[in-house]
This record gives sequence, C-alpha cells and structure tokens, in this order.
Amino acid sequence: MHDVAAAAGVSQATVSLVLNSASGSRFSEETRKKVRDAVNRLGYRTNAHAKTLREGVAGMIGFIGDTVATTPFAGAIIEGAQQRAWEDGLLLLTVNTGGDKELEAASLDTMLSYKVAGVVYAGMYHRRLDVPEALTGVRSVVLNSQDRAGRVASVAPDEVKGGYSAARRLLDAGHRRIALINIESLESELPAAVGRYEGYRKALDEAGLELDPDLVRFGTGGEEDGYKYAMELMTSGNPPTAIFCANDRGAWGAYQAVSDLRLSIPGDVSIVGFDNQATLAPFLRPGLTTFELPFVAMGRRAVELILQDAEPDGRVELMDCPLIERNSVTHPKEMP
Amino acid sequence: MHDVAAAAGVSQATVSLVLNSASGSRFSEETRKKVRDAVNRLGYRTNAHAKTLREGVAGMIGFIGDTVATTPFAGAIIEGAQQRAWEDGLLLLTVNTGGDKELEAASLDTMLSYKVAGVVYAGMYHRRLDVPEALTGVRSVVLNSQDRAGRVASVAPDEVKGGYSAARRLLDAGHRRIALINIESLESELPAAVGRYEGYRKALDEAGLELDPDLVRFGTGGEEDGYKYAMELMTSGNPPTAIFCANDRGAWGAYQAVSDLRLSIPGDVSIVGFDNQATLAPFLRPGLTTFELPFVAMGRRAVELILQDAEPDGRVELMDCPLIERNSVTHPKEMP
DNA sequence: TTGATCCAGTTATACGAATAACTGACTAAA
DNA sequence: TTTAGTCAGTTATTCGTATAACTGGATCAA
Repeated sequence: MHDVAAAAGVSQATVSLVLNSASGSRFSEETRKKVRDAVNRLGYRTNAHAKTLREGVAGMIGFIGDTVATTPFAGAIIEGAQQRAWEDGLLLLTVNTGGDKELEAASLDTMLSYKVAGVVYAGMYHRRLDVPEALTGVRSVVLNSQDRAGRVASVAPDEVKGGYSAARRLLDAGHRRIALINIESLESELPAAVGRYEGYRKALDEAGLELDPDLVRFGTGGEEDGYKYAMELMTSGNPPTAIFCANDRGAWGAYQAVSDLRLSIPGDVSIVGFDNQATLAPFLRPGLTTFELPFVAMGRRAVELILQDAEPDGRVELMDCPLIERNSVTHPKEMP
Repeated sequence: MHDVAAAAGVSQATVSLVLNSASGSRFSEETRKKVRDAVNRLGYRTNAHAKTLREGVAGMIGFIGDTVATTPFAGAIIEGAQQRAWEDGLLLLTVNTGGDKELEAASLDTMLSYKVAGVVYAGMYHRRLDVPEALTGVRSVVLNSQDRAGRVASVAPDEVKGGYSAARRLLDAGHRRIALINIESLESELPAAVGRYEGYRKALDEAGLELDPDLVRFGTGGEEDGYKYAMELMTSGNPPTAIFCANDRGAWGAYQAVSDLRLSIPGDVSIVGFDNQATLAPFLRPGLTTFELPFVAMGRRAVELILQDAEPDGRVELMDCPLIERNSVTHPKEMP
C-alpha cells in the first residue's frame, strides 16, 4: 500500500480511504483515479492479516465437522455453508476431526487464533452432542445436530415433520396399511429414528388409523434389514400396501426383497424412502420417492446465524425435508 | 501478549522468546515459569494474524475445488489434504466454485490476500484443465487432474495401471474372454476412459491374447449402459467369462442384467469394477471386487508437494489405485 | 472583518508478534 | 587491573492497514 501511495503520489492514508471509499466523495475524482491506476498497475492486493489485526475479526468462519467431508451425502452441508459465507465475502476454514477430541481442541484453538467470525460445529448425523468448551465466548452454531446443553443455537432437520409427510404422502395416495421399517431401536434416542416414528404415528392418528405393531420394524439401517423386514412383511398373512423405509438404504433392501418375491413396485407395494441418497435413490428401478435432508439449506442457515447482528440463542431451528417425487408410489390395488 | 508480559513482570519480548523457545536456555527457569503461569492464568492465545503479518506467510493452505465437496466419493480428497496439512499445523481454507470462474477468481484472490502457503487446485474428476492465471507465482498443485500446460505439478490416479491391474486380476483367475464396459467414447480424451482401456489392452497383450472388438463397449458410465451392454454380451453367441466395468455404476447395471438373466456372479461371470464407490460397491450382492481411487492419498500427496522445500516442477505424479477384493471374481467354469 | 464551516488531503498511531541490537552485571583469562 | 566474554533480559523496530486527529486554504454568513 505504501508502494501504491508512492506510485500515485499521495499518502498511504489516502490510498486506504479511497479504496474503502468509506468517506464518500471526500477525495477529488482526479486523486481517486490516480490511486486506482496505481493499484492496477502494481497489481496491488490488500493484506488480509494487517486488516484483521487492525479490526479484530477475520473474514473467515471456522467449520468443524467430525466426518462430514467423508460422509458421502453430507458434503453438501459444507457447500451450503460456504455459499452463504461467500455471499458476505467470507471464506471457510475447515477441519474434519474424525471424532478425535484432541485434534478438535487443537484445531479449534488454531481457528480462534485466526479470529474467525464464528464457528460452525457440524455433526455427521443428527444427534445430541456436547459442544467443546473452547467455543464459549465465540459465536457458534451446531449444525445437523443439537447442543445437548441447549446453550448453542442448533440447526437440524425436522425429523418429525419428515416422518409425518412420508406417511401422509402414502395416506393421500389411498393407503391404509402402511408399514414402517425404521432405522434403529428407539432406545438410542437417535432423533432421526425417534422423530420419523413420531411423525408416522401422528399422521396415522390424524387419519383415524390404529397403529398396527406388526407393521413397525426396527433394524440397523442397513440394506440387509430392509430386505429381511420387507420380506417378512410382504409374506405375512396380511401384507401392507405400502412401506415407509426410514432410510434409502433400507429401501434398497426392500426393493430387492420385492423383486425376489416377483412383485412389483409400486404396483404391488408402494415404497417411500428417506435421505434422497444421491448415489442410490435416482438409480433404483423405479426411481425411489423419498425425502431429502436439507443439507445445503442447513449449511446456509447455520452461517446465516453466525453472520446476523443478533447473538443467536440456544434455540434449535428445524428445517423441512422436501419430498422428492419419483415413481415408487401409486394407489393401492383395492382403490378404484 | 503485553498483558501476559505485565502479569509476569517481564517485557513483551521476553514472553515472545520464551514461548517460541527458539533461543534455547537463554532465560532462567524462574522467568520461564513466570511466563508460562501468566499465559495459563490469562488463557492467552497467540494472534495468528500478527504473526503472519510479521512472517509473511500464513499457516493456511488454500483448497479450491470445482465441486469436490458435493461429489459423493471425492470428499475424501479434502480429508486427505487436511490431514496432511494438520500434521504440519496448517489449516485448509476451502472453496467450492461449482465451476463458476468468477467465483474462482474472486475467492482465489481472497485466499492470496490471506497469504496462504500454497494452493491446491482440485478437479472433481480426472481431466486436463487450465489453471487460473492468478496462481502463477504461488506455490500450487493440481489435484485429481492435470495441468494442460504442464507447468503446475499435478497429482492424479494412475488409470493405465488401474486398467492393467483390473484385467490382470481376471487373467490371473484364469479368464481368457474378458469384456470391457468402458466409461465413455475415447474421443473425449477422458484420462479415466483412455487410460483404463490402454491398461486393459496391455494386460491382454502381455498374456498373448488378441483383443476381441466385440468384447469392448463404450457407454456413458451410467448403470443403464452397464445393464444394456452386459445384457448384450451375456446373450451373445460367445459370451465372456468375465467383465471389467470401468466404473462401479456400470457394474451395478451389469449386476442387474446378470440377475435378470438368472445367471450368478461370480459363478457364471466374474465382474470387476472401478471406483470403489462407498455407497455401492460393498452393498452389492455379492460384494463388488473393484479398484479404489486413492483420494486420501492424493490429497495428502498434493499438500506434501506444497509443504516440501523444493519448488515442485510441472511433473504429473500418478498414484496407484489399490485393489479392493470382495466376492465378484472367481475362476471361469471351464477351468479345472 | 471575523469567526465558523467545508474541503482535500496528511500525519501519527494502534493492532500483536518476532527479532536484531543493545545493556548492565558478572565472570574469567592475561 | 584490565579486557573480553557470557548471561539474562530489555529496547526499538518491523510487518500492512484503518482511522482519529490534524492542517492550511478557500468559502460563507453575519
């Protein structure tokens, strides 16, 4: 900047003031042109560190994830966060800890030494987690999870509404016997499992249907369980006309079971998934109707909470999982 | 740091020298203890910007990708880069441009204003690309792609060797009629397609086998083509005993075709894939024997080239794709 | 004519750390 | 006793930017 000032024949302060044009038309057009020309001629680029040193806060946001980057379907969460940050000219300083608490603490420390404007603390799957202590005093947001202590603002998918909408989609198509192949036993308190189940029950209840325990199964979330339970359900005396699989991998297993039974989807049984797994759901035959986890939107929202003026409180913000309509749902056979 | 110095009753310079302990045992143990105590008491954390301002280079590496973060199987590339960077205490400043050249230029500019130690320029798939001009003068490495101009060092998968190893794996199992379902027509100059094909031919040639053009098909890389070509191949008068699918998605299609034909894998036909797509290959029945793109290793290596003392030259460094053995390969039926 | 106000800049300083160069006290060799 | 050398720190300066406070001249209202 000194060089620019020298080249333009003005003082360093003038260059700074012209470039940041804060003081409106304080300088003559002539002077401003001289400065701009010198800047271009020298290819001057401001030193962000000097600026930060002066201003106290960097144009960067820290992003800490356990394994977000390697979780196939969650990379989008970084994408969303970065997009939103860039809209305000900020960059993302990212770290994947892989769950290593020591690395987490150390890298967080380094981030703070870089005076990041805030920290996004992302979980690879929706759960209740404990936020590292070092985050107190720093503006931060928990992403795709919830702060167990309820102190830090959190952004997570609305699992209940997702489960509700899934069941609702099938009810609206005319189904009355709707099975659920859930992700995991409810004892785990996995919000995805608990929430989607709750939404499913709510939708059935609203439709005046009794919950049939025979139609609800709990697996591990793997496709083997999807296969096993779909097989059981479809070979039982009173099979369902539709299955809501609480994750796409389970749905894949269900597809295989239905195929092995020489039945067709959606002719013999409608299937709704959850997750909209990009490498799976669109490629199944028929394409799987499912719900998308709003990774991009959540990433955006988390950064937005950091950028906003007001200090965010410990609220949990739940975001809608949009329905991705494909071809695995139709009316049940009995329906006219 | 001034506060620490005041609390410890020494000068700021002393604090700095003690903390960086560069000058060995220059200070008495007593003084050093005073300083350490004050640091702990005040929770002092160094200001990275002041340090960078003084030293000229930040402890950060820029990572620019077109869509790496959203490409499901390539998130690992960031993971690898970040791991290696952290081993030297550096953080990654990441940006996904989504192919937007304007965003790319602007964010690169911001990165440079942060005095990054170097820039990793990653492509989402292996291709020849043009490096942005702004990178000249900055230490940089092209990752998962190659600099068309050959000026910037590049790290990419060894496609030829990969194709060779795949064909070799089948030859070693005793196969002599080995089909290839390639990713794309060769006109595209896609290194993955060209290279894997070349390796395939080389292996056949070494084994003294003539290349049968009927056994080589070129598709789009989608599973529909895998299905279509596998169906054609297996229903022809002289079907292959093994198929090398140059990508896992194609292999998936082939699986479906084989299943529809009431044939079994690997009993009736062995299949080898490529990519080791995490959400697919392990979950197929039987598990798909395939080759892994060394994303983590490549990410690590790219950062290593940036960190090493010597300025990297424009060489292309090709990295091995390891064989992931599962259950889709066995001896051909004719073999004893 | 005088004081107030505006104009178009400049000067001086702070941000926080690293380090070259210095200091004053003590020790050891000649 | 002088001189050189070590020890344990301190002083002063640098990095690049933003901005508060200032300056000297012109304009304007009373």
